[in-house]
Amino acid sequence: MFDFNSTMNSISLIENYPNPNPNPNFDNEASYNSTNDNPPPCFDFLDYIMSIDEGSESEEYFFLQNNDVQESVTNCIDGSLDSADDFPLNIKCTRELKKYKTQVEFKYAFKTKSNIEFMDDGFKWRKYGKKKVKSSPNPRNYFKCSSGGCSVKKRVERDREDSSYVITTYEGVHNHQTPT
DNA sequence: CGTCTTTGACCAGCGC
DNA sequence: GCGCTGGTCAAAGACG
Repeated sequence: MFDFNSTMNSISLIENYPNPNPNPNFDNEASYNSTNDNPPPCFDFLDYIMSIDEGSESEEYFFLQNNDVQESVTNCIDGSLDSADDFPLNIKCTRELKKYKTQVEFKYAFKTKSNIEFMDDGFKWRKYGKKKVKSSPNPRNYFKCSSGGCSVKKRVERDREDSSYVITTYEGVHNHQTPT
């Protein structure tokens, strides 16, 4: 079984990154085959790494592909860096720094090759929006965690380059365990 | 009838 | 200030 938590923790790129979400039950082929005609989602961690590299020009993913970002943002906010010139991302004001610090700490994305658009990740989600975005021919779907008091959100969309891939972006940290 | 999804409207942030 | 864009809201409809 693919252990999402331990793999996340073992990768240096994201070693300081909290893992707010559970391990999707990606190898439970029998379960998937028994409930629908689609093949089970095929999650390859290389896809995750690839999404980090491919997003290098995207604001949405840059915080995952540069391990220096978290430390730099933290140092800058804490005053360890004296000027914005020391900051590698050309971020010039405190508001932006705090914004990016939030992204670094609570947001991550990965890409999965799958026929299934909305994969079961163990949590219960409520869909609250669907939006056609300019950057992609595929609509973007917005979800909130259904658990009361939990403000975790996720976005799901097909990759604009290859629609066989699903890009899932999690934002926030669950304050509860996976529902059974 | 309760829950979930859909979808147009609205709002905020950003660049020009 | 204005227009564009992405994110969220909420009413209405679908579904079990």
